[in-house]
Amino acid sequence: MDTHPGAKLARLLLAGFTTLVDEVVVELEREGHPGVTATHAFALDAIDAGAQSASELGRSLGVSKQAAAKTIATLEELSYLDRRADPQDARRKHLTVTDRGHEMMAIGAGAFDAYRTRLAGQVGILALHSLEKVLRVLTTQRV
Amino acid sequence: MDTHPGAKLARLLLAGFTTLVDEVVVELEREGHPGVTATHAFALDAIDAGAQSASELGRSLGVSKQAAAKTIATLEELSYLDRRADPQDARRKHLTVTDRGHEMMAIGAGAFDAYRTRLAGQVGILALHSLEKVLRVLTTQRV
DNA sequence: GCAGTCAGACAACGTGGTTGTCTATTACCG
DNA sequence: CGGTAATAGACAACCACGTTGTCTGACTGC
Repeated sequence: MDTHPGAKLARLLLAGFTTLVDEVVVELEREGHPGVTATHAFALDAIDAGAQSASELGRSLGVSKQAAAKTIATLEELSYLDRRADPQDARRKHLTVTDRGHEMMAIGAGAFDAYRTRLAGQVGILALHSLEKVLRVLTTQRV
Repeated sequence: MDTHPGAKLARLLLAGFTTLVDEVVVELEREGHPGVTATHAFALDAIDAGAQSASELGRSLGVSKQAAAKTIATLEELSYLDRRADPQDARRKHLTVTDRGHEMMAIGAGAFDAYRTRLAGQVGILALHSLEKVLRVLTTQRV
């Protein structure tokens, strides 16, 4: 590890992500939402936050509109969203998150937060804030 | 973000990973190793570190032996490894990293390390060490 | 020496992306 | 007003990277 600290850092970041996400997926399954992935939760979040169509969702997630459409089809299948004709624009299908969708989002967000809180309890809130700050630098600045 | 700090943490971890990896992939391409992904580099690393067969590589990467075999096929295609019959065990195909493979590993590790060093320059080595410690807790302990 | 285990090949499939093409609809501008 | 450009979404083909299942051939241990 001391011989490849950079690569080790990359592995740690990925492992941290998957650990957190796996935990949340398990919790969602336990709470009556099997078959949900982190991708689904993030997409539903983006829709609830304002992405009103497949094209918009794609832009907001940074993927193609076709990929977004597939995610939407899955979410509709799982009854997490409704798709209706947009009265203002006949090209569009307007998206709204269902009650079940909101419930799933709440459980997911709660599980993420609970995990983060437990982690803060182990390493200290200051260390966690520091980590988040470093990651913001890493992801937003030309390092 | 303050409303969903846990989910935000997950996004930061993933974004941090992809930022780092994308940087390294670009550097590898620039240095004469196009078409290489982080998966390839990690697999080659595991092979060089002792994984001597597809089954072993799969175990060491935590994937099925079939998935490992596919990665190996790609790496062989790209001239990063040789596969020869094992004289001791006719079932096995012995794996060795080629010179070009070692060169690619060196460039990749160098790029990872360089990025980490630049990051340390921006946020301080102490913050980086703290981050790595938190991630080790996150990934190795029952939080 | 035979039963069980292990390595690897092959096939079928799933997921989550991609590009490309097509039609219908809307927006813009001369 | 009308024609052209841009946009939304559907559909198809494809790709990367993983999965499970099945099969054969080769070792291992009792």
